[in-house]
Amino acid sequence: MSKQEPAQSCFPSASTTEACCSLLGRLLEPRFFKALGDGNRIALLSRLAGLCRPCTVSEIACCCPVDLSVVSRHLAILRDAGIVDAQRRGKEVLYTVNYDVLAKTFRQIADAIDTCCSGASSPQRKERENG
Amino acid sequence: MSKQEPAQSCFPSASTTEACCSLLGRLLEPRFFKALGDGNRIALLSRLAGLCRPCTVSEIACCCPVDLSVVSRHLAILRDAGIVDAQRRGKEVLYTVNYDVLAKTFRQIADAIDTCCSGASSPQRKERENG
DNA sequence: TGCTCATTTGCGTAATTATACAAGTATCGG
DNA sequence: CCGATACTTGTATAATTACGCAAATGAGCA
Repeated sequence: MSKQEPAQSCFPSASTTEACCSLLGRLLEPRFFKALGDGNRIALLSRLAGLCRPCTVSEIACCCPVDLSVVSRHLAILRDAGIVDAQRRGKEVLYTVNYDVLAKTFRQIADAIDTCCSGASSPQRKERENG
Repeated sequence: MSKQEPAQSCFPSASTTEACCSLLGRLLEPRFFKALGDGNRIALLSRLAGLCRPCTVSEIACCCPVDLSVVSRHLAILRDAGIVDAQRRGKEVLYTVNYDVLAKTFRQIADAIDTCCSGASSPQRKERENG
């Protein structure tokens, strides 16, 4: 058992809250968000998404004032996070946005947040569900 | 004009793609994702979300094997990113998850991704829209 | 006012990350 | 095989970030 394990006594109503925590905890992967937490990577991703077709590294790179090797590394980080896919075609490597995975992930998180504490004491939620 | 501005020649079909890029670029704020890009912050947020009520720093902290001051800093980062709200009540400070803002943000991004290249050449999208 | 509790902030340090440049790998065309 | 093109990886460095500890701030209470 890892040392990260929280003390059980910390969870006042473990039976109901733990499932919720772990659901969000499972969906909110740090590596995924870390990949999106850099301005240059967002620029590269936006460009790739905007061009709406598989693109080469060089094509994607020109929206970014950094070395091509840095762009390559950024794209690798996005790939490792499951945000884009890479496929070699001859000399080039074509990167593609994982539109479906991405949209699904964001929507799952939104749903998890919505259902997490439905009927709970959050004022906003009360307002939304009663009004 | 800033030096970050990409060369116009980089955008093959600027009129259609630029709006799309800038929409995603506007929604995908690095600071927001950076805030979610740390394991301890995710743990804190999950715990706060799971407890379904405003919580004090100390209450939230016990899921995290770091100093209380570090927890305070993490919560400040989440607050600055608009993910949680803080409100002082007496000696304590109560933190609350911005459920609505958070869910809305994730859903907006999901929608933007979906509409971004609808009808474009992405194989997945074709499959999804035709099949 | 002085004391205590809860939280934040100052500060130094260790770890991580972004970056440039150089060298390496992979593929294609001659 | 050779050279060119496209990209990735090695390495060093600067910047950022996470962290602990100590001190400061803020609020209640005797």
